[in-house]
Amino acid sequence: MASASQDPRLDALARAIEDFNGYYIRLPSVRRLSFSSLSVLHTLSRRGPMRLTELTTTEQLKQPALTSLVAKLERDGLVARSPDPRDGRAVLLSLTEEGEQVVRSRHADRVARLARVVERLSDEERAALDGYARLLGRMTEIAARLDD
Amino acid sequence: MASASQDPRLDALARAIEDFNGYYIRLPSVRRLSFSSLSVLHTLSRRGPMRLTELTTTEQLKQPALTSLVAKLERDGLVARSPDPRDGRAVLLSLTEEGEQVVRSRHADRVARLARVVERLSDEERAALDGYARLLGRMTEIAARLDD
DNA sequence: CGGATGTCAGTCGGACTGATATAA
DNA sequence: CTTATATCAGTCTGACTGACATCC
Repeated sequence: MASASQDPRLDALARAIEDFNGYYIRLPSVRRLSFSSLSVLHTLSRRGPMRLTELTTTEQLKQPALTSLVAKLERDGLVARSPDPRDGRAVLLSLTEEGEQVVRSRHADRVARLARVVERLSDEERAALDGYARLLGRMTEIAARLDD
Repeated sequence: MASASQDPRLDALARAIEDFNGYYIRLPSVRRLSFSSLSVLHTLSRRGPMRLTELTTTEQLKQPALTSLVAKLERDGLVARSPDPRDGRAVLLSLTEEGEQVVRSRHADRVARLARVVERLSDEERAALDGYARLLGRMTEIAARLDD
């Protein structure tokens, strides 16, 4: 249970995030979709249409795995594939309206889960949440730039 | 890209957490261990020795899956299985020292990743981190009680 | 005996590597 | 011709369901 690090504050923060994620991540799976499938839908929803190869950089999957995963998502009507007008080799992937709905519904589940926790916080604690969200946004932005 | 919810502040928070996790979760896999295996090691490290059935409540796996997963972890020397002195049917699972090391090393990777982000924050932002770690801890505690 | 704990057997989906078609 | 994009073929790991042995 002990942990060693030069900076006990970072240590505590990393640990707090790890433990919180244990609860935040657990959601009943929607429509039999795998974790990877949901991640692809989420990425397409946030970043808009992109190529299969571009997805291999954000998802932790190789090209062949994405080919079959996307094929399945297309069969299920959640993703649309269209040829890239500027590159005959490439395929542009985008969410269908049904695909967007899956992402929204999952987000709504998380909000509901979060609400039940937040309503049990003190007024003071609750008031700090907005600042927290903004800071997390900043950190995500920084992390994204580091990954290039 | 639009999102609908009664509470735009919760909405923004849930979204900030989702996006941050996208970066926080991505780590090179250690020793060919699956996500599920790492989760089991993490749980055993935090909560101490427990039974296989108890693990089925925290991990999202059925008993048979855990049987074979734990068998593999035992072969790899990361988990020890000992009979429960108080119940002949049960098996007590605990981490070996090597198993603890895997958890620590993974935690250290996260701290290192986090450090590179945190050092690019402003002094003011950085000063807020301790409060957020504490708040996250509170929320985890509340979420744990809700799940019973 | 009935209920709980864990394992065994068989199946299936999801991911990998390596090889291949097609377009830039 | 070489490189990039995507797919196909074959294999393997990890998870499920259902049946079972063992102990309370």
